[in-house]
Amino acid sequence: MSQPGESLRDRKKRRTRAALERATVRLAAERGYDHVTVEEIAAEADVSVRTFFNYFASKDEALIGADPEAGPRMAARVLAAPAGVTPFQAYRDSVLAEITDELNNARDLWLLRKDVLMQRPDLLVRAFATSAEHEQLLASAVAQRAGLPESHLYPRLLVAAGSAAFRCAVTRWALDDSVALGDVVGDALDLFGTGLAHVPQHHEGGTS
Amino acid sequence: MSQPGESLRDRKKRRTRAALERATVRLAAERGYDHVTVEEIAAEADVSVRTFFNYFASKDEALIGADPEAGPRMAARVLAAPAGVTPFQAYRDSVLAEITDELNNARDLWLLRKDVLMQRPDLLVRAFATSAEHEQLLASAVAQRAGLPESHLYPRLLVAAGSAAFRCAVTRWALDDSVALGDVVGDALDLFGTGLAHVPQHHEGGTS
DNA sequence: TGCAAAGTTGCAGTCACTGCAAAACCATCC
DNA sequence: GGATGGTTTTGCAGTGACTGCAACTTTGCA
Repeated sequence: MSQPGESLRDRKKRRTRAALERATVRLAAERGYDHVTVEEIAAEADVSVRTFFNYFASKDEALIGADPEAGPRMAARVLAAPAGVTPFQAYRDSVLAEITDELNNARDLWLLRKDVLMQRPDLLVRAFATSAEHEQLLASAVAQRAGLPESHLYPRLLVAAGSAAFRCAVTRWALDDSVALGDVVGDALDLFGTGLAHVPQHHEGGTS
Repeated sequence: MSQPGESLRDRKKRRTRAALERATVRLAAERGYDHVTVEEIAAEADVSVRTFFNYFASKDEALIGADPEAGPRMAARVLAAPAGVTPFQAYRDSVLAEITDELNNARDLWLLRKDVLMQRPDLLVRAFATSAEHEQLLASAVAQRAGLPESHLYPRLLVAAGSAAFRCAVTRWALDDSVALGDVVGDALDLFGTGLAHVPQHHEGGTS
């Protein structure tokens, strides 16, 4: 988990960031998102309030704790995909890779977040708003890959579909987590891939 | 514009609401969203700050000014569509109907909003977060229409696609408003309908 | 005209978030 | 080991969004 060329300083930063994220999620799950103040979160993470805001631009952001590198990383993956792969496939793969990583590193946090998001589904949407610039970045990568101008609808739409897929998958998963979150996201992206024009078959006990 | 059975009270309410919305958009477009305080908006609309918050739950909400009836209205339209129509078609039609109405009533406001949203694209996302419960309502309607259980992914995904389509269409339209916003939303929904798996043809000067 | 319901307002308070400047801290080089 | 310089942490003071409450005003209706 600790990188090779990482200085003490870097390690400390990573640890406080993680502590703040963890404190936010834990407290919010425990007593409800808006019955927790930033002051309490900071205290729990043993750090000043001002420091909290050095790490996260808002309380919302700390709850989701999205890795700031995730956007660029996905964009890079989209561009690095082998030549024969369609833009859709490349994007789909990079989303799923990111999510699998995330769940492997912090499955326990997501289980807590689930409780919070069930009470306040709007928080997930708002958290995504924060990363509006990252959407732009990703859309550019898709556009480049697809050979379309930046102004074209398709890249933006594909990226937005990714967000939507994730969002819907989480709420679906929150209702019944007998399926892996990653699989639900995959299903959702597939639906977007093949089109929503007709209603998918519904098997008892199945997901799509 | 004024309803038949509308009392003086109701008319006044509609007028203050409209005034607040208008003031918010006008001032935000003029000098930037976060250089405008709620106090100034209230003053512009000739009303107290407290009253502002009786009408809108947040400054964000006032900027978009989504009609609180819109969600229920669309849900009703989805359920009322003729029997032969697919859920997708029914939903698509109800979204487009709503948007056409909105643009007919307040095209000028949308032109101003465009300027604000170009500076701060996150605001549109956040505004949609407010209407998370309405999404739920719409999703139920779609589920019912499609004969799927509430827990199924499809209805949620279709509704989320609607939001995404609108969001992307606005940003696309903000770049170049030589096409009607309604048409762009239509194009976006069609892309979702037929599927994103393959890249659409790109005609010079065309949209999709 | 008078009463009840609905809408408006001011006020006091909480809390998220920001800029700034001092203090504590870590890395580096002598 | 100690001086030096860049980074991070912190306190503090301030702004502004938002809420609950208790008067007060306006509208609907008998």
